[in-house]
Amino acid sequence: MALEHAILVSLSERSGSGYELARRFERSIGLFWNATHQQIYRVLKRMEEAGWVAVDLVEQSGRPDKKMYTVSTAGHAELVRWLAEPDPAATTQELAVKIRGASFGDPAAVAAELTRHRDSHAERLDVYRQIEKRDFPDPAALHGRSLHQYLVLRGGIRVEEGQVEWFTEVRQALRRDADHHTKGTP
Amino acid sequence: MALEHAILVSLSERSGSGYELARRFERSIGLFWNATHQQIYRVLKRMEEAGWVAVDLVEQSGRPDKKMYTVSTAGHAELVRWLAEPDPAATTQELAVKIRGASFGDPAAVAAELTRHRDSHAERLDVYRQIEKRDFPDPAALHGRSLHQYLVLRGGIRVEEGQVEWFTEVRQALRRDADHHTKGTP
DNA sequence: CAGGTCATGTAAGTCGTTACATGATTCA
DNA sequence: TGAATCATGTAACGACTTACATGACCTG
Repeated sequence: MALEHAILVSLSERSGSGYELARRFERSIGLFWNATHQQIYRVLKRMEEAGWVAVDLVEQSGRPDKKMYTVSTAGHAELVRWLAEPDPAATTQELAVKIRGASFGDPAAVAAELTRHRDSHAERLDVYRQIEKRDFPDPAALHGRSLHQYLVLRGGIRVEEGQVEWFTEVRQALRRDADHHTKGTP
Repeated sequence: MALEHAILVSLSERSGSGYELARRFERSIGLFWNATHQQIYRVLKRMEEAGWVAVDLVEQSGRPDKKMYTVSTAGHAELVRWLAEPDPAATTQELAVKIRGASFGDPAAVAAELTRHRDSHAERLDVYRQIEKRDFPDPAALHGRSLHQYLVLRGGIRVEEGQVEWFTEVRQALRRDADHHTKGTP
């Protein structure tokens, strides 16, 4: 349910129409998010009613009219609020949106949220590793059904390892960048 | 939309009620799949109507009656069919279900599907790495918005790397296991 | 005796996908 | 001329979540 916020981030980077947003979601933002144009049109309408975006109707010769969307003051405030809000149920996708949008709010708050999520993923990883030790002490001897169960567990371990490493990398980079700024180096 | 097949795998491992299935999805299968009990009840009803599962009403003293579900011949056939069917749009979760259920069908077909997905993830990884080289040749110098964009790209690269490695590991393990069987060692 | 577990279900709402519709322009 | 791109939208359906309802048993 953070499509609204993904759109706020994208529109903060550059204003655009619903159609343009749909194209962006196919490309750069689509690395971690996908949304159809119908979905985007409906959410944009909702966001307009909520006052998060302003619409500017652009008439074009030949091509159909365009609705250019721009983030309003209220929309920016909502983005800042959401970026700083802790969400223990956030998916990796949502966290990626927060990272991408960090400069439109408080990067330190985003870094703090990442620390919390890194810790909870590290806990999960620990649980998985304990299951691995307890239930599969001799992986080389496995075959058939228990081998397949083990391989899925290995996948879970790999995913959690990756998350923990990535969150750590991002946290460090965000802090290094913040230090840079306080030291006066742009 | 492969909840049906995840349930078929789980019921193939052991018959059970909707309630029990919901608990399993919270635990072992929940490593890579989550489903609420309401969802499971509705899907089970659909599966019963399709003839994929048979129901046995078990009366219990004290506790409410149980509906024990068992995979039918038609359900097993459907699972075998699905396991062997190539699906270029399959998510990692769905592939994990196929791995976990491989022994109920043809493990070689599952291994072939994994090869295809490993290749497509390797291609994606290549694209991401090219973007990295082209747009972020000097990561250490990045700051602010472009740093944040780079960090998200790094996340995408990590995810794809992890997938490629995992699929490779699983493929090799499945093949080693198949060789074992053909050589007569159980 | 309050709270958790076993066990199933209805109802309402949100979210997302798929199909369809329009209509001009550009390119092969 | 047929397909693709630009640009928006309606309608219907399917998937999934959240809240509510029931009722007995067991544990602290």
